[in-house]
Amino acid sequence: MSRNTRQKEAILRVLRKTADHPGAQWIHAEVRRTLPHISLGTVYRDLKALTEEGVISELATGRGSRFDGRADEHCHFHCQRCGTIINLDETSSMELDRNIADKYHLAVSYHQLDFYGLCHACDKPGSTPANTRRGEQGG
Amino acid sequence: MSRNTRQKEAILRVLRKTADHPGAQWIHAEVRRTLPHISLGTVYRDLKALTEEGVISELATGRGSRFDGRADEHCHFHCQRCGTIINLDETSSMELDRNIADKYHLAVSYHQLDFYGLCHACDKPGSTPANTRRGEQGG
DNA sequence: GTGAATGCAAAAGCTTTGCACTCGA
DNA sequence: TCGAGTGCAAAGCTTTTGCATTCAC
Repeated sequence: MSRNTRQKEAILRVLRKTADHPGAQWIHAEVRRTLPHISLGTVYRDLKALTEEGVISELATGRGSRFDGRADEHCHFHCQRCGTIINLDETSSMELDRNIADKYHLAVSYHQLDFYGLCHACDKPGSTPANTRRGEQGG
Repeated sequence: MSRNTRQKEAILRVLRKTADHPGAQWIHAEVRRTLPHISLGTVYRDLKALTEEGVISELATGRGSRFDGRADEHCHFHCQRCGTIINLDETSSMELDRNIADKYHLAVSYHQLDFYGLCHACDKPGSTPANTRRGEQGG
């Protein structure tokens, strides 16, 4: 059974407080403001535990994972330039899973719909150079 | 303008010859059978170039990138147990991009629809627990 | 001939892990 | 109490990069 530790609670609090999808490093830095001795290893362990408990969700990107304080069904938009990930409140139907399962005889448990392009800031003419804030909090 | 080098051609040939979605290391090992001196750095550089040219596509996973010799529109199925990625010949409509673009005023260039679950082999009762990947999302 | 691409190796991320210690239930 | 959870640090992976050399055009 998993315990409720100060570390785990602080990590969840940080993640719930931001609409961004930060990486482990950023979360670590942020949690350190209240728990100065928390280690990066613990952050990784707790993020993994929270994900497995279904409390948060993990987003795979080509360069490491990013985390989302929400675990409910929604889509994401990835900015190809700055790496920001934006929540989209679209619920692609559950029917999809059943369709694929039936057609290919696969045990489908969920799906993920991701959109890629340029975010509002990066779509502007004079925006900053690409990929500067990988794993950082966008904005 | 990009040059046609033996290295790049060999990488593309390897990628087109497999229905799997290998990682850079596997591609490197495979290409070495014809070009024994090709370096891993070159494989990474060429894979990146081919992706940017729109010749192949890159799939983000929690454990680094995997590559697909196809760049046309189709979905993927990820086995949560062994990590296998299977092509699904489903073309989720282009309308989706336009809908999101209109609704959120975002410059959408493409989307990706991924299904997660257990592949045929891993769904069998006596399947080996080898190669288990970390769960990317609770479920 | 010229500069883009390469090979090599070192370095830079990101993530996991072993071990002794701590603290939540 | 006592074992799950933690801190620390080292190791393991994946990916990028600097530089001299090579080779496609």
